Amino acid sequence: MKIHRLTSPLPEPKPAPPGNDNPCAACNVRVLSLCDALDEQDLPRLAAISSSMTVRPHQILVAEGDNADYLFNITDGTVKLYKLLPDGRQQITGFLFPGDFLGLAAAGRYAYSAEAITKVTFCRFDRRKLDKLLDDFPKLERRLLGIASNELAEAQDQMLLLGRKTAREKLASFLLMMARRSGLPGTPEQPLELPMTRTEIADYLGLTIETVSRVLTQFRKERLLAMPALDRIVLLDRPALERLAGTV
Amino acid sequence: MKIHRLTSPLPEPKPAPPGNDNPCAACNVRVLSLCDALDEQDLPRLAAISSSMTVRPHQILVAEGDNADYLFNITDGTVKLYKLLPDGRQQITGFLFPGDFLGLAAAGRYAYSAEAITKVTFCRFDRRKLDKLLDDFPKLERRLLGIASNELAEAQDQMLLLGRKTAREKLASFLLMMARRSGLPGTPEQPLELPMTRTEIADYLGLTIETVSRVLTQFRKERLLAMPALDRIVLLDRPALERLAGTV
DNA sequence: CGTCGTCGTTGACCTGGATCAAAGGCAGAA
DNA sequence: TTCTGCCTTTGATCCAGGTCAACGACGACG
Repeated sequence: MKIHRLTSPLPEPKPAPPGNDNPCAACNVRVLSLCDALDEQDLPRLAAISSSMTVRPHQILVAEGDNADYLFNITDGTVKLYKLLPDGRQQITGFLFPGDFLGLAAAGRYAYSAEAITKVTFCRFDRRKLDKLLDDFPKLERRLLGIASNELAEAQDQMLLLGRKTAREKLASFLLMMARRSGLPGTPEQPLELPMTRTEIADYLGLTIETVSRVLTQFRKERLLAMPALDRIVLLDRPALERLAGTV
Repeated sequence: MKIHRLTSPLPEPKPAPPGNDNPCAACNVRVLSLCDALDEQDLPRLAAISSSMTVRPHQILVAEGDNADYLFNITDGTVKLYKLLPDGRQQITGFLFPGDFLGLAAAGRYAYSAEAITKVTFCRFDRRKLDKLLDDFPKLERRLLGIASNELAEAQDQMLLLGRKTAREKLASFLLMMARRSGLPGTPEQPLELPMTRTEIADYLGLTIETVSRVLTQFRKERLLAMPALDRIVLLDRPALERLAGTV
């Protein structure tokens, strides 16, 4: 049982480059980001309390139990959210992709840890300053509520997966989720790209790496998918995978 | 694999009794309810768009995929939230107790079904009317965000449980959760009361009823707990159970 | 006060996925 | 170039928890 490696503390953020009123320009790629909850003319207010940063793989963005001082918008890369048991068993509760949001917390503390899987660029907001903005821009708060509701719905899907699906069903659901979230269709021209390792897939699905590997080779033998590379997947028979996943 | 029984549609709500400005008086029992997010003088506005109702066991409050037209505050009884796979496998994603809230939804639709386990009394709000109130009372919206953040944290705990805990650890976590949520300490004088059946416990923990039953008898033989009745549990060795649960 | 249906318990057995072990592939370091 | 370390795959074996089956307790209902 591997305890996760420690990493260095977060580097101090660089100030947003001058002349760039919205360092979070990339946020607009997905519907869930904070930036597009505001009108164009109000964006500078948001930009003023945010700073853009880039970190390397394995960098920890937030640790379970930390004071929830910051909110994050991921603009590039992939992040994993996870919880640990005292003996090191790990459950990944979600992956974040560009445009996704991080930082909702109950009782002022993060309930999970977040670690960069790839090189990650994000936009960080000071929570206390944001709280003041919330008073001025109720739209922002409504957006946060929408984000939370979405995350809740995904969490419930994941509970169904973890509690009641078989290994094959879990993998099928995972691949379809990745296709949906990453925007890659999984055709031979645009295969799915998996930024995470088998260990991380296993920790997300409540399985072991061996089972993940075995099911993937099963799928390959059954012509449900092809793997031009370890981290590239072509969904050959999407309908069959969708049937397996059970409409989630 | 049992497909869940159909139940009759919800009865039409009775109007709140005259002279009772706040039919949701019981809401104040827990910190998460809607009512106590408002000042005393604003409560009538909230009461005006709500109605109190009581339903029998097995009554369905909301069904997965329904238009999310209502929000609910549970004032008495126990409700289960669940999701189904096409073949009838069920995952219970949570239980609601008095003071708990129901109705957050993404994309205007409920992502889960909710069914009364016991006789249940609740207070129902019209979502569209509530949306108008939200503009006037930002406090309400902040409360909703707080509720959502809390639910999210609980969902993540549950993912850790479902994905990575053993049957014994799951049962220990469940019993401690029930003690915390119900406010019953689990002493011989005030034993834990379980309103749900073994099937429902199993569907919550991702187990079978047989395993739930076996682990409970194990615990009894190990003097970790006593069962003065099928649905009453005395936690004899809380520290041992907490160790098993893994500090959640 | 039997009969029926539901719920919980227990035993016997089975199996999906975990565990243990070995080996190949690949990237970065020397 | 070889070496070293990590990741992945594959095979052999094991076991926690599932499945199947029988039975007892209890409440509702005639």
